[in-house]
This record gives sequence, structure tokens and C-alpha cells, in this order.
Amino acid sequence: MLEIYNSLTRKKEAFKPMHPPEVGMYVCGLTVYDHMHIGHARFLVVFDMVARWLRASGYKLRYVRNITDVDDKIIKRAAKNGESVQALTARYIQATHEDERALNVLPPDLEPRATESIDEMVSMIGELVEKDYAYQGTDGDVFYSVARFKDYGRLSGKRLEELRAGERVEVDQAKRDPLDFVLWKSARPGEISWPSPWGPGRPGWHIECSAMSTQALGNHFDIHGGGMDLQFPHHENEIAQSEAATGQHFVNLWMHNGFVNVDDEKMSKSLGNFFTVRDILKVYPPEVVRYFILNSHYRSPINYSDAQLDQARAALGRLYIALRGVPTATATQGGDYRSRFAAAMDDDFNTPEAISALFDLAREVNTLKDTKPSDSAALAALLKELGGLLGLLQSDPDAYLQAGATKQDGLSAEDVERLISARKAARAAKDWKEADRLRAELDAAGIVIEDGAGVTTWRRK
RNA sequence: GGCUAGGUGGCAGAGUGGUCAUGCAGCGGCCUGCAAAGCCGUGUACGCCGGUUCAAUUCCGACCCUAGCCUCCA
Repeated sequence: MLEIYNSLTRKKEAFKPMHPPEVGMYVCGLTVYDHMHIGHARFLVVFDMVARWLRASGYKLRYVRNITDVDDKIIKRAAKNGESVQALTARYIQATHEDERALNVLPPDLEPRATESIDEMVSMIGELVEKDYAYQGTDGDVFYSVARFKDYGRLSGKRLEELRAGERVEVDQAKRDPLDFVLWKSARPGEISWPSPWGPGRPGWHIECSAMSTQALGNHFDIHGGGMDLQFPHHENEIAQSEAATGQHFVNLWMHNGFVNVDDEKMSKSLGNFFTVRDILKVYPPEVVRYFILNSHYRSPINYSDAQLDQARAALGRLYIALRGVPTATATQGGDYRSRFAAAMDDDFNTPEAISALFDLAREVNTLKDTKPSDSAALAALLKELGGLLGLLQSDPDAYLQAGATKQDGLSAEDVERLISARKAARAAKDWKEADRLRAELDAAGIVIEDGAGVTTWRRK
């Protein structure tokens, strides 16, 4: 039985979709004005893992992940670059898709773009104005009247008076209440805009997700996810907007993934301590990045560092080494590995524990390799199958282990093969000195060689 | 200050009221021409102080410390 931690109730709950086997899940996606960083990669991989496990559990999932392609930062960046909003977002949407493919993040079933749902946003704002949950401020912007929504703060555990007491709330004369947030922003001359009953402008960020999720999944759906920092105010505001507009309960289960830190501090652009996926993939295979993310529980913070990625690479290498040289076979029922794996995943997606079952499985594959090759092959097939549920271990083992992407300076595969045959000749002549010299030469180039029964295999460090 | 989540062995990271996480690194052994990989064995742990209990890292309370949110943010 699948249990998931619900941010709304702050406890694990048995997962009960409203209309099984159908499940609707909406995740707040990227604002596309720059390359994604490792923090973005985390939420993408985490919810990809969630989607895969829900499907593997027999649910018919409708996974919706939006793209925010109009927003203050986008407008500012486009202006700075001297290009149109459309040109900027098109470029980064493409880059985002490339990075997702590299990380083996499957496309969602639906990827709505904010600019394609403006009508729905305008109509939802109209609904809110009509019901007196929203008003047009003195500057023309339309605001949501937070005090009108009695459950405001429930998701984030905040109360209005506490928020008001905070010193950092901005003072804005156009609003009736400093906590009110913008639903519709009037356009300044030259800015991208759409017509509306309140004049030309663009939607606020929060209304985008309310409108797109409702449009794709209905007024009331099962799961809504996103990064920890979106809990307040973004998701709080979504609830306020959607429930006020539709009069219905919005979302049953809220999931929030933890952050990627650097030196125990949040990664952020202002601190300048962020790492883009593109830069990381110049040094590490994408699957190592995916393993690194999945090796911690999705709600825990993780620290990014080269040392961590090196460890992830060593660990993943061990799994691939177990799969190396094993003939293809049908997966066994596999003792209790399968049930251990499932139990871990069912326990709020405990991927580190699921992965620990993979390592025990790999040990048995290795142990039986020589004595019971067919049993070993069947277990290896199980290892690959279970790994696949996490989006791991699907590459050809030798291709993964010999991939050149890890170090730039290396020898080509042909060079390596040539040196290995030279060493083979030296070994046959029992010229150990020459054989060891050649091995040292390979080692210096980052190549590890392993003499098996009659064959020498190689991989990159 | 308010709210939330944490503090586990050299590092990373799960978990449990009383036997093993798992990976990396270390040590010993097997294997190997020597290695590597693999296998076997092995050491080091649960922030601090009280309480409950036959028994607490695990439950309860206080304390200390850390991070996140309270402002755009995955």
C-alpha cells in the first residue's frame, strides 16, 4: 500500500485517488529565461520518479507539468538581451527539453504554457472579481484580497496576523492589504500584453498555475507538487484562488521536494553558488546526476559537491559492473528483492532504501556469476528491471563504463584497444615489466583495466 | 521574532524500542604474474541533559546547534 507524506496535513497518508485507477498530478514547472540548474534537475527527477512509480503501481496517471513563459524575469531578461519574449522562451524551452532528455526525465502527459492559457486565467480572475475575492487597485493592477479567504495560510502553517507582523512585507499603496497579491498586471508601454476587462496586461504568476491545473485536471484533483519554497506563497495562493473561484476543494495531496544546497546553504543566483546542469554534464555522466538525486529521500536537503558526485559515480559504477558481461535473461521473481524494493517505494518514495536492495541484488549477481551463471543472469535482469523503475541502469554496461563524457583528456576506445593488445602480447611473453608499463600508461589516462579469464576488459575511472 | 524540517560511524545516507541498512573510503583474507574488479571477514554511530521502560539512537520533556520559509525562487 502506497503511503505519501502530505504537506497539508504534515503526515504520511495512505494514497487514495478520487477515481482509481485514474490519478491526476500537477507539478509547477520551470520559468524559462535561463539554463536549468541542479536544483531544477532535482524536482524534475523527483517527480519523474514519482510518476514512474505510480504507473508501475498500476495507476493511470495524467501528469501535467507547466512551463511559465511570461513573467517579470522573462520580460526583464528579454529586454536586456534586446530580443522578444518569444525568442527567449523558445530557446530556453528547447534547452530545458534537452537537459530533461539527458537526465532521463520522461515528458509529462501535458506541458501547458502560460501564454496558451491566458483566456482561462482572465476568466478565473473575472470569477474572483465577481465573487468579491479580487479588486482592481488604484494603479490598475488586479489583486487578490487575502483576508477574504478564511483558510489562507493553512498549507504553510502561517496566520495572517503573523504575516502582517513580519517586517518584510512590502508597502504598496495600490493594495488594500499589504498581503494581497497580484492577479493581473497592467502592461507598461511596449511590454507584451493581452486584452482583459481590466485593460491590457499579463497574468500574475500564481494565477497561471491555478488556471492551467484546473484546465488540465479539473477543479479538484489528486496530487500537486513542486519545490519546498513554493509552499508559501505560491501554493498557498493557488489554493486561495482556485477554491474561491470554483467553490470546490482544490487538491488532496501536496508534495514538496527538498532543496539542493551548496556548503549547507541554499543554492541561489544571488549567492552565485549555483551549478547549471549543462556545466555538470561536461564532467559527469547524466545518470550519475540522477543517481545522486535519487540517493537521498526527496524531502531531505542535499548538498551538491564534486565529492558527492564522485561517490555517486563510484556507487553507480558498482551496479553497472555487476551487469557487465551477463547474458540477457528473463528476470526472476527474485526472492524478496522485488518486495523490498516495492515496500521502500511505497513508503513515501524511499529511494535510498530501494537502492540499497539494488546493491544487495548486485552482490548476489556477482557471487553467482561463476557458479550459477543462469541464476546470476536472471537476477541481473531483475536488477536492470528494478533500476529501470527509477530511470537507472538502462544503458549498455560497457557503453556506460567506457563512456568518454567523464573526462575530457582520455584516449579513444581504439587507442585503448591498441594498448591492451600490446600488453596482451607482453603478458604472453611474460614480459611483466612491459605489461605493467602499458597498464600504467592507461592508468595515467584514466583507464582501468581488468584481466578476466582470457579477456581483458576496461573502463574509465 | 513566528512557522517548518533536521542533528546517525572518516564521508554520504536509510532505519529501528532489544540481531545486518546500503554505497564510498580504511583494515585483513581469497583470487591475480602483480594489479583491478569481485567475494569473505572487520572497525568506527546515533547533538546534550533528564524521564518512561527489563531494555532507548529509536518514545516523552527541556536545552544546544543547523537549515528552509515568512520577499522572486525548484
